Amino acid sequence: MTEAETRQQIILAAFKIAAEKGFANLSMNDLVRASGVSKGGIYWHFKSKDEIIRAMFDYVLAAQISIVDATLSETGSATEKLRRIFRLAEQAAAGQFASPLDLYALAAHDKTLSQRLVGYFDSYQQRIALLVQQGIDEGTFAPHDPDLSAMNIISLLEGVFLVGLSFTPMRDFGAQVENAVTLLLEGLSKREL
Amino acid sequence: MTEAETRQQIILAAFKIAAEKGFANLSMNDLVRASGVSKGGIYWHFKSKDEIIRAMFDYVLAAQISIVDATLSETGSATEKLRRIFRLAEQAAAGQFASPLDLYALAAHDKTLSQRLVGYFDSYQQRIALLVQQGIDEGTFAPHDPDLSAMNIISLLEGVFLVGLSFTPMRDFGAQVENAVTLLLEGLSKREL
DNA sequence: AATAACAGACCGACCGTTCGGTCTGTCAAA
DNA sequence: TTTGACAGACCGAACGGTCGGTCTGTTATT
Repeated sequence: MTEAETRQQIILAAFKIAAEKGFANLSMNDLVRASGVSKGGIYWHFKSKDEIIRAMFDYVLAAQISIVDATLSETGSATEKLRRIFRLAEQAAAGQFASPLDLYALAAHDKTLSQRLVGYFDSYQQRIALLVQQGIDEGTFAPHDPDLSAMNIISLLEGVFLVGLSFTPMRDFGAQVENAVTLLLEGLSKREL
Repeated sequence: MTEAETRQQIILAAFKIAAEKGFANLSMNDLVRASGVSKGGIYWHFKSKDEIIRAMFDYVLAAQISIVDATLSETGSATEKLRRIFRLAEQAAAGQFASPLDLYALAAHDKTLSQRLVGYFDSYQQRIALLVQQGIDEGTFAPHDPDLSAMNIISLLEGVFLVGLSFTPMRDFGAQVENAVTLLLEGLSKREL
């Protein structure tokens, strides 16, 4: 086992526990059981529990940004790309990881984590703003401030998943996502005069 | 001090701690210090920490619903009411309480809490759906499914605060809220043909 | 005297962290 | 080819501290 492999093994086990019991209830003893690595081994690779949390944080944020980047670099209209981003996030929500909600809650009371989160939202906003600008250039979006609009898009996206994941009945989460993105596109669109 | 007063005193102190350190780090010993009530006293009024959390949960959700109810019962167009709800929530976010974010995160891994949350979102959705129906009846909103639209409105509202509270720079949170509600109203509005 | 409403010392369980020791593999000297 | 020195990776018992919760004692009211 190389250094990187063991680290990844520990991190992945940590995500598994966090998905079940929440980040707040992630204990080192549980992590020992779930990862198959001993206490000492874990502390050989990470100098504290906080460092593990930070590593998980970075892992999730980087993954999210790279998903967005991949979508943006594809060909297609701004409208199509926006729909794609919402649908991808939908898949991610159904995936193995705990909701980002837990991470945000953690960051709310931790300075170093919230700094990372700010950096994340910054680059997220920049990327979506470019997309909005593309839509404006294509003539499909009304010429609103791309930065403000980008924040609204991100807010809606995050909100849909926050509510969707909390509101368990969720007869049809997919339909809700589609409806949200359609509402969004209506709001962004240029009106025929 | 009556029973109800002491209970409230404990709950309010708990909110104060939660706002500073998060719900996950709310300890009974801290609560003793902050509330001015001893361990024995607290456990006289609440049979466990979980019961305190549950009481806080209900407190926040009931407060939110009553704010929405008050706004809905006022006179005015659906458009005006929607703007008002967003602005009220903005004030609440600047208030003394911790972000609901923490509560949602807690509920995500606690069955009894998530049940309460589902009930909350249910009545929230019903109320907003009525508002959407009002807008449709007034002829300002396009005739979309009021229930789905209501969920989208709630999602955007929650998302705006989630992102707004996490994304600390927040040059101008008020402007962001205004922009969000405007985008929303554009999306909901009936198109001129 | 009886009881409601506390106060605060105290409890065992569990927390994150440390630390002495072990195991495996590498590599140079014999 | 064997041997011995060494290093990195890992183990798990143990530690101090904190956790939620309990217990006995006290006070004020009835």
